[in-house]
Amino acid sequence: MSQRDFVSAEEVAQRAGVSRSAVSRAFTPGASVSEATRQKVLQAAEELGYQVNHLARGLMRNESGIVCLIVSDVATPYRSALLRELTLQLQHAGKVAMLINTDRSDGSVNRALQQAIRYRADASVILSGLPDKSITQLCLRSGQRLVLINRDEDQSGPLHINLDDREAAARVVTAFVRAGCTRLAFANSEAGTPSLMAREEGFIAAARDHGLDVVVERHGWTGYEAGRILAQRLLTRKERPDGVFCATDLLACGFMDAARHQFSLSVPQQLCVVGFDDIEQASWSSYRLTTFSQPVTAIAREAVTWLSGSGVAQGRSLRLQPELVWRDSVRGG
Amino acid sequence: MSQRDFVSAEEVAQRAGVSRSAVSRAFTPGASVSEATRQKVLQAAEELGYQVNHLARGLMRNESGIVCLIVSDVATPYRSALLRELTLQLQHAGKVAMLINTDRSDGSVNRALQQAIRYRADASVILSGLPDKSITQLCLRSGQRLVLINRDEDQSGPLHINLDDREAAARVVTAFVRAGCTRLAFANSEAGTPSLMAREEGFIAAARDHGLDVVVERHGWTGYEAGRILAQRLLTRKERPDGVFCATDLLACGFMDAARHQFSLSVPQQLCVVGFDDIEQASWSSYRLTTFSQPVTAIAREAVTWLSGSGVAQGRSLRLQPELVWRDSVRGG
DNA sequence: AGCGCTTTTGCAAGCGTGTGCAAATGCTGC
DNA sequence: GCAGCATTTGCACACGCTTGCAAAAGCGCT
Repeated sequence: MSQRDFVSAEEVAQRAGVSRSAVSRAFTPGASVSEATRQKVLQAAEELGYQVNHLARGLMRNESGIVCLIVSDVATPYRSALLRELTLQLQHAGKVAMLINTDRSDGSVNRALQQAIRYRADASVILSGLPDKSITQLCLRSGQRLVLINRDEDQSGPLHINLDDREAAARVVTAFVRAGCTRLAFANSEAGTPSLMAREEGFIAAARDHGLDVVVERHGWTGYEAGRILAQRLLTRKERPDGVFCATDLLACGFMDAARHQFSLSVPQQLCVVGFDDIEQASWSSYRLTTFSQPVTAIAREAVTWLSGSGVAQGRSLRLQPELVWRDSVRGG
Repeated sequence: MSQRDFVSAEEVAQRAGVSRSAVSRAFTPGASVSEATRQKVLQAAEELGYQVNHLARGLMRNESGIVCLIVSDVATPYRSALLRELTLQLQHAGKVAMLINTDRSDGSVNRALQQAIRYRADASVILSGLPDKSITQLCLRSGQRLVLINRDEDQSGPLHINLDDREAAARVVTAFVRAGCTRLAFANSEAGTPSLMAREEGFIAAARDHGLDVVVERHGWTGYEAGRILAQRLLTRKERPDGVFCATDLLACGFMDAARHQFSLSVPQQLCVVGFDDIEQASWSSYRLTTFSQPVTAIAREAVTWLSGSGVAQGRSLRLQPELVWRDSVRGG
């Protein structure tokens, strides 16, 4: 065990010549302290390098200031962008983010939530996976708030933030039809996330409304390599698709690269592609991908204001609109 | 204030018909409890959904289990990859990551470290920026461990993990010379990070050894857009460079895109490019960038084992070797 | 100076846990 | 049954902080 020795309020009190409670009050906004002693305390604290112990404060106040972010594939562009936004806004709201990385295994999210409980997090935000009902119930019963992003699956306690995936998918069909595409395809991953499935189903439904069929192919976990393989599968069909909606920008990038470099197809002349997420790479001039931008700042804002509100939190369900960003991967933008 | 009510050890004790200390011991590995009561406690805990309060435990044990990761630009590919590795390995070591996002401002890192102290983090890992000496001294004095990654700037207490940037830069020169490049350039950002500057200086020095001059251009913060602008500047010179070392893969991607799409140059025939970091995009078939891979897993491993070791930690300085990944952006790989 | 009032201060209890210490319990061998 | 020992248990204090409560101090007034 290392030699840990942080300076305590006691020492500050001694140096400032006041009681320990005075120190505590000097660091509590709105507490009853005279400006004179407040200054004395602050000065002494400064000299000693005193910082309030938030573990102890959290214990007393029953409010740790910690918010747990539960997420898999942190290194993915979209995830990391959302993460960035969330941490920034949390810090702004006076909270601090605890990051827990989950894998694809089932218990992973559950274990993460238990960790959140152990540290008495004020709230947890779930960006990936879905916890068991029993655990979410435990969280809510304990008074811990829960935010589920893009997880659909309505429960009563938590805040749900979702995008209107079906509506977006329908807009893609319109764009493809307007561009003169006739052979539609949907490139999906096998992850089966609610939001991914909603895009798929919405795309198929809207296509049917236009009297068009959709070829669906699924492979791997949503990433660049999977996109290449999906291109392999879809672009070697007798009836080669000419309008492909990829469930994710990463898939779309892989898809486009394979289409161009391996099948020598030109985008958008011979092949129209639309992605989803508007990751940074989508705007790079090698791709110039038409895609939907996720309102990450809005998502983060909604999440943070809800979870840092006072009083008992009401469960809510929010549905935000992704914005279609026209670039050059679809004809006639 | 919300209604927070977590189940405490007291309640578990009651339900299990034992004393509260027994509960505590049941959750402390190696404590003196009979297997019988241990089972009774675990059962009761399970039923009630009890989780040890780590705030209180941290207070008592003087060891919170929290490790603070201080980082700017989380959404950047390299940073998020390192972050992923760190969080994973921390979790593996039984620690939990607290993520603090800094901006470019000076006090930012200092404030982050103060936050780390407030939560009595066992250690903090600094991936960006450089804290004031007074603050690092405070951390060390308090017994908080410190890891600085790619920050050079040797101090005695912390663990420093650095790459051999100069050596890497020298290898780039060799590669360029072998490829027949004669007009070398270095594309850098204005950030002025030690590691970036080391690459620049190392490149210039090694080029001089080969009797070659280097044109240096710096712009913005290391990112795709900056890379495009650097290309603008460098590729419009009378003596157009034919071998460009970009301080970062992101810069390199922007640089390559501008070179190809805007100046219609072919890589590597007319222009050789090398990057640094080996971000995922470097392997995408639109780039196939020759670059140096940062040993992120090794970095994370070193960091985590050092900071989770017991006893008083010795300051250390580690220098790891980045690996040259040959792809297609340099002739004659 | 003395009164009533407001502001400031210190005391002490409490938050949920770990752990040293002494008492209690269980076990072994006579 | 009892001494001798090892194991288990409960009590009580400590960790560093917040906060209700009552006492103390300050202030304006007569």
